[in-house]
Amino acid sequence: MNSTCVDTSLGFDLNLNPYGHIDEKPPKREIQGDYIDMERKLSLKGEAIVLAEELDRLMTENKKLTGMLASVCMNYKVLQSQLEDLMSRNSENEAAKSRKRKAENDDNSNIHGLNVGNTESSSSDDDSSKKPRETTIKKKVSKVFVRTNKSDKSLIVKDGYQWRKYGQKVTRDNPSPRAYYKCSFAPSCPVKKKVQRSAEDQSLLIATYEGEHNHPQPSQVDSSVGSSQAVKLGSLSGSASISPSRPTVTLDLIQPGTYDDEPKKSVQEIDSPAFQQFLAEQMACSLARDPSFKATLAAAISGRILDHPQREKW
DNA sequence: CGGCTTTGACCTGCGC
DNA sequence: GCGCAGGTCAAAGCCG
Repeated sequence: MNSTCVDTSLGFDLNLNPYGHIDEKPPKREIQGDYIDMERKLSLKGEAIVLAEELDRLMTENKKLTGMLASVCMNYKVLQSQLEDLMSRNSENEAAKSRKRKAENDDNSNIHGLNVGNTESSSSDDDSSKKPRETTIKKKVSKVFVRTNKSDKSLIVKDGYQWRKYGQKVTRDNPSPRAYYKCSFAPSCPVKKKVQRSAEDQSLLIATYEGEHNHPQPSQVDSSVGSSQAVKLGSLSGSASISPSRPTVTLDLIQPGTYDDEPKKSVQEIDSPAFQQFLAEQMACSLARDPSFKATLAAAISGRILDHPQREKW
Protein backbone atom coordinates (compact mmCIF):
# COMPACT_ATOMS: atom_id res chain seq x y z
CA MET A 1 0.00 0.00 0.00
CA ASN A 2 1.36 3.27 -1.02
CA SER A 3 1.03 5.88 1.58
CA THR A 4 0.42 9.01 -0.28
CA CYS A 5 0.39 12.06 1.83
CA VAL A 6 -2.46 14.17 0.72
CA ASP A 7 -1.90 17.86 0.64
CA THR A 8 -4.49 19.04 3.10
CA SER A 9 -3.71 22.63 2.63
CA LEU A 10 -7.14 24.09 2.63
CA GLY A 11 -5.98 26.94 0.52
CA PHE A 12 -7.78 29.55 2.49
CA ASP A 13 -8.03 32.38 0.14
CA LEU A 14 -11.21 33.91 1.32
CA ASN A 15 -10.54 37.17 -0.37
CA LEU A 16 -11.60 38.92 2.78
CA ASN A 17 -9.97 42.11 1.83
CA PRO A 18 -10.38 42.77 -1.84
CA TYR A 19 -8.33 45.91 -1.53
CA GLY A 20 -5.13 44.16 -0.70
CA HIS A 21 -3.81 45.35 2.61
CA ILE A 22 -6.26 45.91 5.40
CA ASP A 23 -5.10 49.45 5.89
CA GLU A 24 -5.62 50.22 2.30
CA LYS A 25 -8.64 52.36 1.93
CA PRO A 26 -11.52 51.62 -0.32
CA PRO A 27 -12.39 54.06 -3.05
CA LYS A 28 -13.59 57.25 -1.62
CA ARG A 29 -17.23 57.90 -1.64
CA GLU A 30 -18.71 61.34 -1.75
CA ILE A 31 -20.84 61.09 1.35
CA GLN A 32 -18.02 61.78 3.78
CA GLY A 33 -19.01 63.71 6.84
CA ASP A 34 -22.06 61.68 7.29
CA TYR A 35 -21.82 60.37 10.81
CA ILE A 36 -23.62 57.10 10.12
CA ASP A 37 -21.40 56.44 7.19
CA MET A 38 -18.32 57.06 9.30
CA GLU A 39 -19.56 54.62 11.86
CA ARG A 40 -20.20 52.06 9.18
CA LYS A 41 -16.74 52.58 7.82
CA LEU A 42 -15.20 52.10 11.20
CA SER A 43 -17.17 48.95 11.84
CA LEU A 44 -16.23 47.62 8.42
CA LYS A 45 -12.60 48.30 9.11
CA GLY A 46 -12.85 46.55 12.44
CA GLU A 47 -14.58 43.65 10.78
CA ALA A 48 -11.84 43.44 8.20
CA ILE A 49 -9.24 43.37 10.93
CA VAL A 50 -11.09 40.61 12.75
CA LEU A 51 -11.43 38.64 9.55
CA ALA A 52 -7.77 39.11 8.75
CA GLU A 53 -6.87 37.84 12.19
CA GLU A 54 -9.18 34.91 11.69
CA LEU A 55 -7.52 34.22 8.38
CA ASP A 56 -4.14 34.37 10.05
CA ARG A 57 -5.31 31.97 12.73
CA LEU A 58 -6.73 29.55 10.18
CA MET A 59 -3.53 29.61 8.20
CA THR A 60 -1.53 28.79 11.30
CA GLU A 61 -3.93 25.99 12.09
CA ASN A 62 -3.67 24.76 8.54
CA LYS A 63 0.10 24.65 8.87
CA LYS A 64 -0.18 22.71 12.10
CA LEU A 65 -2.58 20.22 10.60
CA THR A 66 -0.29 19.75 7.62
CA GLY A 67 2.54 19.08 10.02
CA MET A 68 0.42 16.63 11.95
CA LEU A 69 -0.54 14.83 8.79
CA ALA A 70 3.09 14.58 7.78
CA SER A 71 3.86 13.10 11.16
CA VAL A 72 0.94 10.66 10.81
CA CYS A 73 2.26 9.60 7.42
CA MET A 74 5.71 9.14 8.85
CA ASN A 75 4.39 7.07 11.73
CA TYR A 76 2.36 5.02 9.32
CA LYS A 77 5.43 4.27 7.26
CA VAL A 78 7.36 3.26 10.37
CA LEU A 79 4.52 0.97 11.44
CA GLN A 80 4.32 -0.50 7.99
CA SER A 81 8.00 -1.31 7.92
CA GLN A 82 7.75 -2.83 11.39
CA LEU A 83 4.84 -4.98 10.25
CA GLU A 84 6.71 -6.13 7.17
CA ASP A 85 9.70 -6.97 9.29
CA LEU A 86 7.55 -8.99 11.67
CA MET A 87 5.84 -10.81 8.84
CA SER A 88 9.10 -11.71 7.18
CA ARG A 89 10.43 -13.08 10.47
CA ASN A 90 7.29 -15.17 10.95
CA SER A 91 7.45 -16.66 7.50
CA GLU A 92 11.13 -17.44 7.95
CA ASN A 93 10.29 -19.41 11.07
CA GLU A 94 7.57 -21.21 9.21
CA ALA A 95 9.86 -22.03 6.35
CA ALA A 96 12.41 -23.41 8.78
CA LYS A 97 9.75 -25.63 10.32
CA SER A 98 8.62 -27.04 7.01
CA ARG A 99 12.20 -27.57 5.91
CA LYS A 100 12.71 -29.85 8.87
CA ARG A 101 9.96 -32.11 7.72
CA LYS A 102 10.21 -31.96 4.00
CA ALA A 103 13.95 -31.82 3.39
CA GLU A 104 13.32 -29.96 0.22
CA ASN A 105 15.23 -30.88 -2.88
CA ASP A 106 13.67 -28.27 -5.02
CA ASP A 107 15.37 -25.01 -4.19
CA ASN A 108 16.39 -24.40 -7.78
CA SER A 109 12.89 -24.22 -9.11
CA ASN A 110 11.93 -22.10 -6.17
CA ILE A 111 14.33 -19.41 -7.20
CA HIS A 112 12.76 -18.90 -10.54
CA GLY A 113 9.22 -19.73 -9.54
CA LEU A 114 8.84 -21.83 -12.66
CA ASN A 115 7.79 -25.42 -13.16
CA VAL A 116 4.37 -24.65 -11.90
CA GLY A 117 2.25 -27.70 -12.33
CA ASN A 118 4.89 -29.27 -14.47
CA THR A 119 4.46 -32.95 -13.92
CA GLU A 120 6.87 -34.07 -16.58
CA SER A 121 8.95 -36.93 -15.33
CA SER A 122 12.58 -36.27 -14.70
CA SER A 123 15.41 -38.79 -14.95
CA SER A 124 14.78 -39.85 -11.38
CA ASP A 125 11.14 -40.46 -12.13
CA ASP A 126 11.72 -43.62 -14.14
CA ASP A 127 10.74 -45.89 -11.31
CA SER A 128 7.49 -44.06 -10.74
CA SER A 129 4.88 -46.14 -12.42
CA LYS A 130 2.66 -44.55 -9.81
CA LYS A 131 1.00 -41.20 -10.23
CA PRO A 132 3.43 -38.39 -10.77
CA ARG A 133 3.46 -36.57 -7.48
CA GLU A 134 3.65 -32.85 -7.64
CA THR A 135 5.00 -32.57 -4.14
CA THR A 136 8.52 -32.90 -5.45
CA ILE A 137 8.11 -29.86 -7.62
CA LYS A 138 8.34 -26.55 -5.89
CA LYS A 139 5.62 -24.11 -6.75
CA LYS A 140 4.88 -20.59 -5.85
CA VAL A 141 3.40 -20.71 -2.41
CA SER A 142 1.44 -17.86 -1.00
CA LYS A 143 -0.58 -17.40 2.12
CA VAL A 144 -3.63 -15.30 2.54
CA PHE A 145 -5.14 -14.61 5.92
CA VAL A 146 -8.85 -14.01 5.93
CA ARG A 147 -10.62 -12.88 9.02
CA THR A 148 -14.06 -14.37 9.49
CA ASN A 149 -16.47 -14.81 12.31
CA LYS A 150 -15.52 -17.41 14.89
CA SER A 151 -18.99 -18.91 14.67
CA ASP A 152 -18.56 -19.43 10.97
CA LYS A 153 -17.27 -22.97 10.68
CA SER A 154 -17.01 -23.08 6.93
CA LEU A 155 -13.57 -23.25 5.38
CA ILE A 156 -14.45 -21.14 2.41
CA VAL A 157 -12.25 -18.36 1.12
CA LYS A 158 -13.79 -16.60 -1.82
CA ASP A 159 -11.08 -15.30 -4.11
CA GLY A 160 -12.76 -15.16 -7.48
CA TYR A 161 -11.64 -18.59 -8.64
CA GLN A 162 -13.60 -21.83 -8.74
CA TRP A 163 -12.42 -24.51 -6.36
CA ARG A 164 -13.33 -28.15 -5.90
CA LYS A 165 -12.81 -29.62 -2.50
CA TYR A 166 -11.06 -32.95 -2.67
CA GLY A 167 -10.17 -33.65 0.89
CA GLN A 168 -10.24 -32.65 4.50
CA LYS A 169 -7.91 -33.61 7.29
CA VAL A 170 -7.43 -32.87 10.92
CA THR A 171 -3.80 -32.08 11.44
CA ARG A 172 -1.83 -32.71 14.56
CA ASP A 173 -0.93 -29.19 15.54
CA ASN A 174 -4.34 -27.71 14.90
CA PRO A 175 -7.71 -28.94 16.20
CA SER A 176 -9.58 -27.44 13.30
CA PRO A 177 -9.60 -29.43 10.06
CA ARG A 178 -7.70 -28.48 6.96
CA ALA A 179 -9.58 -28.44 3.67
CA TYR A 180 -7.90 -29.22 0.35
CA TYR A 181 -9.07 -27.58 -2.85
CA LYS A 182 -8.13 -27.83 -6.49
CA CYS A 183 -8.85 -25.20 -9.07
CA SER A 184 -11.83 -26.50 -11.01
CA PHE A 185 -12.15 -23.73 -13.56
CA ALA A 186 -9.61 -25.27 -15.92
CA PRO A 187 -8.95 -29.01 -15.77
CA SER A 188 -5.29 -28.43 -16.49
CA CYS A 189 -4.86 -25.75 -13.82
CA PRO A 190 -2.35 -27.03 -11.28
CA VAL A 191 -3.22 -24.66 -8.48
CA LYS A 192 -4.14 -26.10 -5.12
CA LYS A 193 -5.38 -24.41 -2.04
CA LYS A 194 -5.34 -25.42 1.58
CA VAL A 195 -7.62 -23.68 4.03
CA GLN A 196 -7.33 -24.02 7.76
CA ARG A 197 -8.25 -21.96 10.76
CA SER A 198 -5.43 -20.51 12.73
CA ALA A 199 -4.76 -22.43 15.90
CA GLU A 200 -4.18 -19.20 17.83
CA ASP A 201 -7.00 -17.19 16.36
CA GLN A 202 -10.05 -19.21 15.39
CA SER A 203 -11.48 -16.27 13.53
CA LEU A 204 -8.55 -16.27 11.15
CA LEU A 205 -8.62 -18.47 8.07
CA ILE A 206 -5.28 -19.29 6.54
CA ALA A 207 -5.45 -20.07 2.84
CA THR A 208 -2.29 -21.48 1.34
CA TYR A 209 -2.06 -21.33 -2.43
CA GLU A 210 0.32 -23.56 -4.34
CA GLY A 211 1.15 -22.88 -7.93
CA GLU A 212 -0.09 -20.38 -10.43
CA HIS A 213 -3.29 -20.31 -12.42
CA ASN A 214 -2.78 -20.92 -16.13
CA HIS A 215 -6.04 -19.22 -16.98
CA PRO A 216 -7.67 -15.86 -16.30
CA GLN A 217 -9.82 -15.38 -13.28
CA PRO A 218 -13.36 -16.64 -14.00
CA SER A 219 -15.00 -13.42 -12.90
CA GLN A 220 -12.69 -11.53 -15.22
CA VAL A 221 -13.95 -13.54 -18.13
CA ASP A 222 -17.57 -13.31 -17.16
CA SER A 223 -18.84 -9.83 -16.73
CA SER A 224 -17.65 -6.32 -16.94
CA VAL A 225 -19.06 -5.66 -13.48
CA GLY A 226 -17.10 -8.46 -11.99
CA SER A 227 -14.02 -7.53 -13.86
CA SER A 228 -13.29 -4.46 -11.83
CA GLN A 229 -13.35 -6.55 -8.71
CA ALA A 230 -11.34 -9.21 -10.37
CA VAL A 231 -8.64 -6.82 -11.37
CA LYS A 232 -8.35 -5.51 -7.88
CA LEU A 233 -8.25 -8.97 -6.44
CA GLY A 234 -5.75 -10.03 -8.97
CA SER A 235 -3.39 -7.33 -7.96
CA LEU A 236 -4.04 -8.09 -4.36
CA SER A 237 -3.28 -11.74 -4.54
CA GLY A 238 -0.36 -10.92 -6.76
CA SER A 239 1.17 -8.91 -4.02
CA ALA A 240 0.77 -11.90 -1.77
CA SER A 241 2.30 -14.51 -3.95
CA ILE A 242 5.73 -13.33 -4.91
CA SER A 243 7.93 -15.35 -2.64
CA PRO A 244 7.47 -17.74 0.23
CA SER A 245 9.52 -15.52 2.48
CA ARG A 246 6.97 -12.75 2.66
CA PRO A 247 3.87 -13.96 0.96
CA THR A 248 1.15 -12.87 3.30
CA VAL A 249 -1.89 -10.74 3.04
CA THR A 250 -4.44 -10.28 5.75
CA LEU A 251 -7.98 -9.50 4.82
CA ASP A 252 -10.19 -8.48 7.64
CA LEU A 253 -13.60 -9.20 6.24
CA ILE A 254 -15.76 -8.62 9.24
CA GLN A 255 -17.88 -5.59 9.02
CA PRO A 256 -19.34 -4.50 12.29
CA GLY A 257 -22.98 -5.20 12.61
CA THR A 258 -23.43 -6.92 9.33
CA TYR A 259 -21.82 -10.24 9.84
CA ASP A 260 -24.66 -12.16 11.40
CA ASP A 261 -26.84 -11.53 8.41
CA GLU A 262 -24.19 -12.58 5.98
CA PRO A 263 -21.76 -15.03 7.48
CA LYS A 264 -19.52 -15.54 4.46
CA LYS A 265 -17.81 -12.33 3.62
CA SER A 266 -16.00 -12.52 0.37
CA VAL A 267 -12.73 -11.00 -0.54
CA GLN A 268 -14.60 -9.07 -3.18
CA GLU A 269 -15.94 -6.77 -0.53
CA ILE A 270 -12.64 -4.98 -0.21
CA ASP A 271 -13.94 -2.67 -2.85
CA SER A 272 -17.04 -1.68 -0.94
CA PRO A 273 -17.28 1.72 0.75
CA ALA A 274 -18.07 0.03 4.03
CA PHE A 275 -14.87 -1.95 3.83
CA GLN A 276 -12.90 1.14 2.91
CA GLN A 277 -14.34 2.90 5.91
CA PHE A 278 -13.55 -0.02 8.13
CA LEU A 279 -10.02 -0.08 6.76
CA ALA A 280 -9.66 3.59 7.56
CA GLU A 281 -10.91 2.95 11.07
CA GLN A 282 -8.45 0.12 11.49
CA MET A 283 -5.62 2.35 10.32
CA ALA A 284 -6.68 5.08 12.68
CA CYS A 285 -6.85 2.54 15.47
CA SER A 286 -3.36 1.27 14.67
CA LEU A 287 -2.00 4.78 14.61
CA ALA A 288 -3.71 5.60 17.88
CA ARG A 289 -1.87 2.69 19.48
CA ASP A 290 1.47 4.09 18.40
CA PRO A 291 3.08 5.93 21.36
CA SER A 292 4.98 8.33 19.15
CA PHE A 293 1.83 9.18 17.30
CA LYS A 294 0.10 9.83 20.62
CA ALA A 295 2.93 12.08 21.70
CA THR A 296 2.79 14.03 18.47
CA LEU A 297 -0.95 14.35 18.73
CA ALA A 298 -0.75 15.45 22.36
CA ALA A 299 1.89 18.03 21.50
CA ALA A 300 -0.22 19.37 18.68
CA ILE A 301 -3.35 19.54 20.82
CA SER A 302 -1.60 21.16 23.75
CA GLY A 303 -0.02 23.63 21.39
CA ARG A 304 -3.44 24.40 20.01
CA ILE A 305 -4.91 24.86 23.48
CA LEU A 306 -2.09 27.07 24.63
CA ASP A 307 -2.43 29.08 21.50
CA HIS A 308 -6.12 29.60 21.89
CA PRO A 309 -6.28 32.02 24.87
CA GLN A 310 -3.76 34.28 23.21
CA ARG A 311 -5.99 34.64 20.23
CA GLU A 312 -9.09 35.09 22.33
CA LYS A 313 -7.81 38.16 24.05
CA TRP A 314 -7.53 39.90 20.65
C1' DC B 1 -28.17 -35.89 -14.15
C1' DG B 2 -24.07 -33.46 -13.50
C1' DG B 3 -21.31 -31.16 -10.31
C1' DC B 4 -19.86 -30.69 -5.75
C1' DT B 5 -18.97 -32.24 -0.92
C1' DT B 6 -18.03 -35.68 2.44
C1' DT B 7 -15.28 -39.11 4.35
C1' DG B 8 -12.83 -43.35 4.94
C1' DA B 9 -9.10 -45.64 2.73
C1' DC B 10 -4.86 -45.41 0.71
C1' DC B 11 -0.25 -43.49 -0.55
C1' DT B 12 4.07 -41.29 0.50
C1' DG B 13 7.76 -39.28 3.10
C1' DC B 14 10.08 -38.85 7.32
C1' DG B 15 11.89 -39.95 11.92
C1' DC B 16 13.15 -43.41 15.03
C1' DG C 1 10.76 -51.94 9.23
C1' DC C 2 7.33 -49.54 11.71
C1' DG C 3 4.51 -45.86 13.04
C1' DC C 4 2.98 -41.31 12.32
C1' DA C 5 1.30 -37.41 9.85
C1' DG C 6 0.16 -34.99 5.73
C1' DG C 7 -1.73 -35.35 1.26
C1' DT C 8 -4.70 -37.57 -2.23
C1' DC C 9 -8.15 -40.66 -4.15
C1' DA C 10 -12.61 -42.16 -5.10
C1' DA C 11 -17.12 -44.01 -3.86
C1' DA C 12 -21.27 -42.47 -1.87
C1' DG C 13 -24.41 -39.00 -0.97
C1' DC C 14 -26.44 -34.49 -1.60
C1' DC C 15 -28.35 -30.73 -4.15
C1' DG C 16 -30.08 -27.72 -7.75
